[in-house]
Amino acid sequence: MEKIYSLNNNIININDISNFNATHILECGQIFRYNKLNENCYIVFSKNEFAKITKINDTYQIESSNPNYFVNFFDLNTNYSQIIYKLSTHKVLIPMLNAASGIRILKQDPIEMIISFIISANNNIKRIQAIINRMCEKYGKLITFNGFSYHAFPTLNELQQISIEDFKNLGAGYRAKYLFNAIKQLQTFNLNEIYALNSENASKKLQTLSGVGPKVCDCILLFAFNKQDCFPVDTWIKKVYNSYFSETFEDNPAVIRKNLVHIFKNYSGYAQQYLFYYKRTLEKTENLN
DNA sequence: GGCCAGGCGCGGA
DNA sequence: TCCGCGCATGGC
Repeated sequence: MEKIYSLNNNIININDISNFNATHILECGQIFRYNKLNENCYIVFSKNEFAKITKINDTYQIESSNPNYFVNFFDLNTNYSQIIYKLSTHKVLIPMLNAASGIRILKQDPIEMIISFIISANNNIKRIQAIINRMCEKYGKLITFNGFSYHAFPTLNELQQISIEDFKNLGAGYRAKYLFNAIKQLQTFNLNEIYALNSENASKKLQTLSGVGPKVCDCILLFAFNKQDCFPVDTWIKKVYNSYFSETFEDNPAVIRKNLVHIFKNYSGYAQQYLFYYKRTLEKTENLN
């Protein structure tokens, strides 16, 4: 397989964009910290890093002070042609693959994913983004690069300074105590161990954290630990399942997850993102055609 | 104005 | 083990 990118100082050049679409990668719901500057330009934030992504004709430029971080972040060394081929053998996915082509599963920071998805529970994406942004602005380090200033995601030490009242003031609501307790647990939690565990054991360990149940756990495993056999089931996936995968109404997320993982196996994570994004964002406009 | 959102923890059967 | 309930807040 040929590399889809080349490195030149601070810039990653994506010269094959058949499996890279910045809009779909960033807006499909896997990441909460990004800014859209215009149709062709996004700023993406992760941990204490950021990158500017610009579409230029049939290429993308990703500019950052730490390009190697973003080669890994955007999973640029994985062959997505083969993944898309596998997904396309499932006829039900064809409309999603066409409408949302070029999604990649990001490799994000574990702490950032744990905190972000505890906040996500029974919440909507706009509010989740607002809470996380307020948290970063208040508790994350101010970083300046090339005249551009932004706030990093708070480190574990910085998170430890935030009280339950503080989290409530950020708008976290009843999740404030979950966040506070999880951060306390993380002080003595070996996150590196999760990478080596299989998904089932990794899941058991992560779900010992306060505020981390089956769905939040699947998101953390998928977006931070690259566990592709995980299938987060939220209210949108329930709708998807009952529209496309079942004759009778099913409400039990564990049953839905089991059946979908049985279908998509090691490609569950990729299939899930296409289904979630399509149902939540694209389906209505698609049907107008 | 009421329903809903990338659900979880808890108590009771 | 499973089920039903309460929960903060604001988008729409």
